[in-house]
Amino acid sequence: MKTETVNDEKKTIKMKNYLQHISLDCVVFGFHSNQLKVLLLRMKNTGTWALPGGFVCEDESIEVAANRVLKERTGLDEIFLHQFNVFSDPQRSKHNPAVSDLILSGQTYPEKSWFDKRFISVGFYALVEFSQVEPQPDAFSDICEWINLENIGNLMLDHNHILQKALETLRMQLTFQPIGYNLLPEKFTLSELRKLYETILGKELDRRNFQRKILAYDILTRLEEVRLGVAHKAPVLYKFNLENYKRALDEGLQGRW
Amino acid sequence: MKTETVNDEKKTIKMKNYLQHISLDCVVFGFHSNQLKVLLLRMKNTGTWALPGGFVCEDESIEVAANRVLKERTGLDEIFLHQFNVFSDPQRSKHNPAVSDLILSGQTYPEKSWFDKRFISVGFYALVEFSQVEPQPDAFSDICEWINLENIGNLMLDHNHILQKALETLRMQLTFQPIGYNLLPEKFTLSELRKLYETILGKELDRRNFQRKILAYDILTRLEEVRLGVAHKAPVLYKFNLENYKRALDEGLQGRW
DNA sequence: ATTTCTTTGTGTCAATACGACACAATGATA
DNA sequence: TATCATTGTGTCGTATTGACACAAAGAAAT
Repeated sequence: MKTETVNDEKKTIKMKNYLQHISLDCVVFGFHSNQLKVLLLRMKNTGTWALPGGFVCEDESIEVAANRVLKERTGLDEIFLHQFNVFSDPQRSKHNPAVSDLILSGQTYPEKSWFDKRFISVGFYALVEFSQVEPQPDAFSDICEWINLENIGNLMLDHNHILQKALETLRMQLTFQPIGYNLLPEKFTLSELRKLYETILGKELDRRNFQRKILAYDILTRLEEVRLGVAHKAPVLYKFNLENYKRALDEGLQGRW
Repeated sequence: MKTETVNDEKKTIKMKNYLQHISLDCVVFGFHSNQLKVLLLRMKNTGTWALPGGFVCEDESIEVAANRVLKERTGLDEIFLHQFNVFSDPQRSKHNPAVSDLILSGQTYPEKSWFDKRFISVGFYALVEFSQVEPQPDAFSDICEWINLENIGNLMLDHNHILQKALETLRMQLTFQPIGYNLLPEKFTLSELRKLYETILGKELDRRNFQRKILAYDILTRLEEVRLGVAHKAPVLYKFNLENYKRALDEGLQGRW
């Protein structure tokens, strides 16, 4: 197992097993109480919040490395995970304190120089079911938790920029691919799905038109079951029709020439 | 100037100025005689065809590096250039002969070991105006030329895979962004634009419906000029309305929720 | 010079999709 | 038992789309 414990005496060797100059950062989106949340880490020494990230082992593809990182931070395997951009501004480590200062400040580890290298980072975004995640800090952070999108302040390095790009990508994806399977529990109401769309897009949608359009995609299965215990009329529950959902992922939803 | 001449005695030093493990590959699309073409290099020692590519200097972003590479191969600056995917399969250099064998075979350069490293490659696709390109081979190739998409055979390493992904991205981009400004000459007919779309999408489009739809986007300016000298009725020439074109690039064309 | 031919420019029409909005049904709450 | 907010369903006018018709025009054939 590849832990990154700072006090691990074998770490120097392990650092050498990572590819130099290359890192990855993950924007993990979750949805809970009608709010879009992002999984963040608070760095031990500076208190700065940061995106979960990591490095690439010599025998890993970058996708495998991202899955490993997310498994460590969320406990989840087989996450919906897409690379969306490479961040390679030579100054990206220099707008803010260098990584080595942030994560190793006041300490003199042999790998300080390793962290001082310039890193080109591959950005991934992940969609996960909020309730299934068990946030785990890494060796350099003391807290790992969900932060509401609107409450996110200054992040480490260029992580605000990375987050912004991830959101743009997610919004674009929304216009030609179905979304929700990885963000909602198995059973959900159309209002919950609509609020997910509204939250990602940052604007309100007409309830009735949304219903008509999303049903027309034929990616939902209506259940013989309603959600009880909520105020007012009990809404019907739906689940995704996986077969059609995946077909829609492949074929796209609209805008064909 | 950063040449890569094999016989350049300063090259060993220059190689050290590149970031290790990181490369980039460009899929350069051009359009001529109603055919989509890709700029390819023929490697000197093996005769294998390959995508133009290069490495990243210590002070460059990957975008700047890609622009530099394309400037060297095409003579063009300010090219439409988008990164679309990172290729990082640890085996990507091993399905085919290693890079060092391909480009340095039979020779013993000190940098052979450098090429034997594992590379993670960032894929870019570029759209350029065919007639403005002056293809230039690099230090490791003897030919640089346009190859019709349908005539492209086995490429070096995983370059076929990279090309395939670039095409998919291009096709997807077509559904929500205008295209053509970087691929057609300044003045063009609607038929030429339509054939560009048909070529990229690999299917025929209804001439009249295409015309109606593309004109509705309001990204074209009709000129008081026709193309003479072609068979049959002289078609009206159009050019792109840059202001509206760029707005459409930003806002997207359709499929909004 | 005249006719032919093929492509272009414009338009029609029905089917479908979309945005804005109305109203009855229903389950929790008062 | 009445109230109330939310849900399920539907309407209507407009815009968009796909399939197709036809006349105009310039090159090519005669």
